[in-house]
Amino acid sequence: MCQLHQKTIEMIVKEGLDGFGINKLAKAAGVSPATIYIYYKDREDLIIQTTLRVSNVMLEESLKDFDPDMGFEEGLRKQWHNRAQYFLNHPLDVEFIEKMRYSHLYDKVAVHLYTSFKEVMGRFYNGAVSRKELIPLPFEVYWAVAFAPLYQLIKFHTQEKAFGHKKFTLTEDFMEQALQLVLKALKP
Amino acid sequence: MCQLHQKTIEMIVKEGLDGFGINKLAKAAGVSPATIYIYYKDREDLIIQTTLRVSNVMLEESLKDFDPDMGFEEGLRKQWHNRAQYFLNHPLDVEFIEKMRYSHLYDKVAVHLYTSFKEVMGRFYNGAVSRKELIPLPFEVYWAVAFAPLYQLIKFHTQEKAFGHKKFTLTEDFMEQALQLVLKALKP
DNA sequence: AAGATAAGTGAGCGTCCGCTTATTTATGAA
DNA sequence: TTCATAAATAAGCGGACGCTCACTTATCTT
Repeated sequence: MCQLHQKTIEMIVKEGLDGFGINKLAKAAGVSPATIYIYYKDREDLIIQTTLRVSNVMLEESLKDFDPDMGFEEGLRKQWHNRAQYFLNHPLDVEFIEKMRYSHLYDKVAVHLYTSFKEVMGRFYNGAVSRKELIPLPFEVYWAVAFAPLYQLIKFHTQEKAFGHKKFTLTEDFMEQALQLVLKALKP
Repeated sequence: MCQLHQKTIEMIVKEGLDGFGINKLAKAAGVSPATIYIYYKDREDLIIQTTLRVSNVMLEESLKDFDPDMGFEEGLRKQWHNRAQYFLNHPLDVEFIEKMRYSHLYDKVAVHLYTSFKEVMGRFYNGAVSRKELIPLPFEVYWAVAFAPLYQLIKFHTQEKAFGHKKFTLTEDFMEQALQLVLKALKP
């Protein structure tokens, strides 16, 4: 039942993993506690399956219209765009994933993720290096410089509390500005 | 009692906010549950105070030997160094802070943090711009490019699961390499 | 229409949790 | 030594929690 999926996300975001309970969820979704156990083995299974579902959508979205054999600048821009789109359009799901990423249950989720994603990303990276569009770097260094700034900007955007005096809003301009800096750093 | 502080961190890292309970903590610390309530108002107060204590140490460490009027490259390198030192020397505390950062209790912690830190960082940023050592940028864009890659590298280092085929270890070399890329991006 | 299966439920079980209370033990000033 | 205060405790209350069970209702097959 899809109601359960959505309510689970909402409640965990709002109240945290502690404070999230089966009885509360059942009441919020308008079903009997017993109904939940038709679809999920137990509380942990419910949380893990929900996390998996959301994460998979996110990964799919971030690869939309992306081809690992694209040129480096074009490919990187596409990925920044896709990620930003998803993050800005699904703030609740993103907050949910982040909460889960730092929970002790995440290990049990991570096993089932990223396999094809990693492959595609590796291929894109290798292609760019071999075409001399990207400085040869340890993959992790490349990744950190190429994507971490984007995630940080999105975090600033999402955050209630501003770091500086006023609330930060992520515009196309700011994104392009940051992307240019990253390209400047990574291009030979 | 300092035993409580440490055990709280250990248990929350290991079992998460759910699964962390007063009775368990008391048993692990070898005291009576009632003793905990001599020092802390309730469960939430215990968690918040513990988080505050750890966070404050982290912020202090990251400003060690740092002067906001330093030259840009020297100052940025010092900050990268301080953060890396702290993160690599206190992996448990870092994991604890990250868990807490994404919990629903973090709002109640954040209020008491960052005030002087933000001021120092702002001063450093303004000085560097006015000396033309740093491209003028929105503060958030600067921050994202300047520090997010470091945090990402540390995350790779800390992570059990490797992104690629083999476990990533953050060396001085990798850090310097990444720092050079960031400087290349940010310098006029 | 009859029977079989799936989907869903309300009530509540046993357990564990946060927290309190009545009491004991350690500390220290006179 | 006396006695007030602080520090710590063991035992356990009330309530919420995860989960189950006996049962009803909806759906499908022939």
